[in-house]
Amino acid sequence: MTATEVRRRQGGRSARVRQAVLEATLAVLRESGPDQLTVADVARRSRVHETSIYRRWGSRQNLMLDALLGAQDQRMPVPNTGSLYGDLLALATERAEYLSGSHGRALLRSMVMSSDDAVLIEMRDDFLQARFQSLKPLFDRAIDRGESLVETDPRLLLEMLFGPLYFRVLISREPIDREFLEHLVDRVAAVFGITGR
Amino acid sequence: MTATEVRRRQGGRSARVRQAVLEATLAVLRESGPDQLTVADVARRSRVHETSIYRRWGSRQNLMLDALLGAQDQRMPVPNTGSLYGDLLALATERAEYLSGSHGRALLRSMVMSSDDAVLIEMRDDFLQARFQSLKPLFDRAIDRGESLVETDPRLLLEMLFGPLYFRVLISREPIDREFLEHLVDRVAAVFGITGR
DNA sequence: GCCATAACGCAAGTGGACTTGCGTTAGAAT
DNA sequence: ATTCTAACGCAAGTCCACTTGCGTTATGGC
Repeated sequence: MTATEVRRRQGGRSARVRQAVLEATLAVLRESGPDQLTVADVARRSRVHETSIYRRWGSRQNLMLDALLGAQDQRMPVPNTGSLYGDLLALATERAEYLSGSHGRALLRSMVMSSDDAVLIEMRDDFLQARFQSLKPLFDRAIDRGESLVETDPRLLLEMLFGPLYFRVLISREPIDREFLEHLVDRVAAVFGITGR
Repeated sequence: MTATEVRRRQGGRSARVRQAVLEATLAVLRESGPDQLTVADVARRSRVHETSIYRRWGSRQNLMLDALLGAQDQRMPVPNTGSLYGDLLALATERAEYLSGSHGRALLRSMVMSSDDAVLIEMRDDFLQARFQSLKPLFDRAIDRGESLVETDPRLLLEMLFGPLYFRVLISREPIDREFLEHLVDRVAAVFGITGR
């Protein structure tokens, strides 16, 4: 057995502190916005010392990322419109709306700017993994209905669907209108042989 | 005529200062990397006062963005492989490689984090516009060869091609391998009715 | 050449992210 | 119940992005 075996603690005070800080972070985020959020604010509000916050999260960006990812876990709408085309359009529409909002923009910027140490990498990966996983039923239902003709790689499909949305929000900052969404979904659906528009 | 009409100066000292600062920025960027770059470093190296830099560029991020966009203007390879499919694959491959490198990652993060005041918006828009414009010949040649069957919206096509790359580099941080690139280009080409793989 | 002023230099300061060292508290294992 | 120590509290300090006020320089228009 290795000489040093760090036994981390997860319950009790640790958990309370964690929850208090994340709640405070979201509150400050709502009231002041992502650019105005200071770690001192969060510390005051959560009654947890600033030092403790830095020791656990390492940076302001990482803290915001953790809080925003946690908040995301709640509201994860999986559309069910009766057709895969409809589902994809609904999904893209909802995502575009969320990502364009201040909450979404804050999350994206946090994901982009967060460091790439092991903990953060795992956090991001878990989140995306869960995201993709939660959309699996959507494809299963389509297969049951016999809608998808081409062998479909859901992962690639979703990357082709979401990629352009992220591009617009993050890079070109063009607004995403309904016309663009429909064209995009049309093309994506077509390439994966999805019938039943 | 309006009361206040600001006559900006573009030549002489202004231009020299601008060039000196941007060169210094790139130099520091090469030597220290984007995270280690401080405005004080750039000021020392360019022999331009820190205050002047802030007055002109407003923020560290904006400065880096300007420098990196300028550096991009030089090396803009427009592939010509003889087929649109080949061109797109070459293009995606080159972009993926560049974006994954430290230089590219710095540019992306700068674009994401840069403020959205009028000057910056215009800077980004001009850059992207020029980018898309420079790729137009690629489609013209394809049309001449009779390769593209579907009415092709080059803008949408490029967004569908680049979007997933940006997604991987910025969000999921998955490496982009050759297999992914080929699948992606396959799909994009297919949906736009591009023949002649 | 002269003048108005845009752009720069300089000094001084503010605010906030992040660190360090040390003492204290409270889960968890025995 | 006792002990060990991870996690927290606290004070103090560093670093750097960014600002402000004021004097100085050097363009560009006349």
